[in-house]
Amino acid sequence: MLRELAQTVNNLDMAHEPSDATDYQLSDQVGFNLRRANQRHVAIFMRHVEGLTPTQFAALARLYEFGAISQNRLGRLTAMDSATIKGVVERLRAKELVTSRRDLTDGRLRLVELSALGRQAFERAEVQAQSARRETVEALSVQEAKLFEALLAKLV
Amino acid sequence: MLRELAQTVNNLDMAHEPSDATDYQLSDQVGFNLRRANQRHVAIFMRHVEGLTPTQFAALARLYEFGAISQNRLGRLTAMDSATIKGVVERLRAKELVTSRRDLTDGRLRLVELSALGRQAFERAEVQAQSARRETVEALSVQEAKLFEALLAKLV
DNA sequence: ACCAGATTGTTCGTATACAAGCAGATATTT
DNA sequence: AAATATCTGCTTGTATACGAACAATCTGGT
Repeated sequence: MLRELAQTVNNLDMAHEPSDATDYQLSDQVGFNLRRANQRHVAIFMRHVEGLTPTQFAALARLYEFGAISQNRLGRLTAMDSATIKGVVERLRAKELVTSRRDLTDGRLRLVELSALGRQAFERAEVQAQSARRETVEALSVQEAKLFEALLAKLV
Repeated sequence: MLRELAQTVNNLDMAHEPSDATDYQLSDQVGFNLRRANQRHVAIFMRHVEGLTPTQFAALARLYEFGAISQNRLGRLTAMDSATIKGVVERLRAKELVTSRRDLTDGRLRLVELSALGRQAFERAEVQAQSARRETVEALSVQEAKLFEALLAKLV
């Protein structure tokens, strides 16, 4: 019984209570919450958008926008370093959503481009991503959400 | 020459320009920027706090606050699942910042606790983490930073 | 034409992060 | 006491993420 209570308390450790003073000063608040907010958004995104991670979606979005671009440039446009974008492109290729080939004029470049399937996948995912976005900020009013996004944009 | 210009443009792809309309609608803005803000904060944190990652620091902070607690509970307090916290504790143990032992009254539990070294490490890191926090929000005014943190807290 | 420097993409090592499945221990219910 | 449910920690597999080192390629300037 007392045990039960203790375990209930345990499960509430990270819950949404008005945070009391104790756990305030001790963890680096902004960074910690940025990490948690990101975790939460990824989870929401994965529930809404099937078959694509947020980073994979971002890559598709950039390719949809820019057409055929080099792998490294795609990485810069999606905020991934060359090691990370390589893996992402690899997995998108495995799903046949993108193709990649050597650039003829610059032998260093590996041009990445959406496939027809990839284009469809992005167009479908875009709608779902929007609803994920809405759920992510649902705790905020429209005004607050706008403000938050503006401040967030100043941070990055 | 034209090439040079193109490469300069490349390097500015992800830079802080007033974002033009094109790259706006196409990537899931909140999620994308949450991810970038988190990336940026981790990088800043690692520059300021030597020898500890943000998650490792968070674990030390909770142990400093709560004393000896089970590994799973530590995970909940730091927003990490059991697979993740296991690795973090493992690495903290390798650095001899924490110890871990079986709980005598509950055979399932693995009690984790700060070592003397870990206590020192945390106290030193806490100051550095504060300066990392300041750098993370330095683009915002004090008012804006407060507001941002409040909105962020509502999100998580 | 050549060379010093920069860029691209790859690989390796380390560190989160989470889903799913597992075994062992404990708690609750009957 | 037995059956059921829950909890804890572990393992495996997949996916970011980044630093560092590397070879191939290209650029700018001489």
